[in-house]
Amino acid sequence: MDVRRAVLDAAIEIIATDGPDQVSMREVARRAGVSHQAPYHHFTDRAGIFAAISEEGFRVFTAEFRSALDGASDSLTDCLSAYVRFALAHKGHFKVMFRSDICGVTTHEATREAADAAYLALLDLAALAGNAPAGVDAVVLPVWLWSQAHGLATLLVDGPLAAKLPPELQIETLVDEVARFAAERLSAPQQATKP
Amino acid sequence: MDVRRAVLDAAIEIIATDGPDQVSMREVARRAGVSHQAPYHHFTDRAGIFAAISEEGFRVFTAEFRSALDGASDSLTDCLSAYVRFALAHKGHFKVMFRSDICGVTTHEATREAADAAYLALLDLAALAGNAPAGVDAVVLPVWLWSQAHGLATLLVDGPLAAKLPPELQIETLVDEVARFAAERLSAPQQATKP
DNA sequence: CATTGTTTCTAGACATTGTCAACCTGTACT
DNA sequence: AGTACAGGTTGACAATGTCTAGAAACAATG
Repeated sequence: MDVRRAVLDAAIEIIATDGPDQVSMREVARRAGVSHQAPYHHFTDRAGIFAAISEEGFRVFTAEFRSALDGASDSLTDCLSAYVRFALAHKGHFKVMFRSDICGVTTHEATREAADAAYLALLDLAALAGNAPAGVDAVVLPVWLWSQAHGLATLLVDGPLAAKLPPELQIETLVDEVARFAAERLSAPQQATKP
Repeated sequence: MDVRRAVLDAAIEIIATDGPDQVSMREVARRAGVSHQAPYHHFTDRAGIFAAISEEGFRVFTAEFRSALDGASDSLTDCLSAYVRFALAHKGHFKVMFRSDICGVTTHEATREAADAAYLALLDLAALAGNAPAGVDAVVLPVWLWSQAHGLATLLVDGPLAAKLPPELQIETLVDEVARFAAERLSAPQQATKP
């Protein structure tokens, strides 16, 4: 049996339902069916588990995001949508990846590299989406794109938005609509100034 | 001495620097200079402290947001900026307010009311910003606005974005630029269709 | 086969945590 | 004076993260 994998999966499941705070070394060991010390042979400590989950999350995210980026149809809409879909499909990973206190980006080299790769993918989208108008700092466009995707993802994963929505509304439908709406808003003024 | 206030302030300070996980009943009691049980005479338990911080945060936020909303100049830009500025100025509160597992919105009545009041202020901004074009669900606009402001705030407070920015860039300048950029994107197509 | 070393696990111990219970102590009110 | 009570204390308990020390499996080597 792969204890390392079992420990990770147990932790990811706990995080997705009850949040990272509820992850305890002894509980994941219990769920994996091993002694309370077994996880320490695969991870240095509690933070090590979070760092591993975070790294795995960034790798999967980068793959899915780049897939949307390289797709045939509207890349901007697809990428925004892919960002939020990833968060919804991998809540356990997502909740750790963007919690600076536990994600391990500053402490674990491999995690930092995976996070950097994800950020580069985002910059590629910004470059593809076009340049910002004159007079606006170059960072504004990527920051704006990232903020939109991340904001929607966070609000949906962490609950406050999902609770406010009309119950008959499909979350995936909303995500696609918002992504399309945002993509239109980005490209509209550029088309207007061109001709 | 106001033990309740001292406990809250100690907790808020710990949250702002080390995150909510590091808040311990005994540590806040120690910082407040009282015994490890004194906080229990002001809060039912650890969750009660978080709920109180969250409630206080929502109240302050609503006041500041409404002030920007009622301001003389560009409300949209001001509100987006106010949202992010609140998060940066009250990191301790902000980190709790949008963590569904600890914010206490579902468990503490007063906190839920304060959060609802904040949400209503946000809807007011969406109404003022104008209606969505035909064919787009009415929730898309508020969700989009909220996502942008919340995304930027979260990325800055939780660290991943601030670490990526060029060091000479003033964060407040960036916030204002992004807010103005976003506001332009929302109003531009409407102005184009009007005349 | 015996020995040696490494990897993977278990068991025991320790300080620290959240929280319950029981006990003081002043202040307000009858 | 007596009494109720808000606010404070100390002590106890189980659970947690993590340290140390061992045990069991297994490969490589003599």
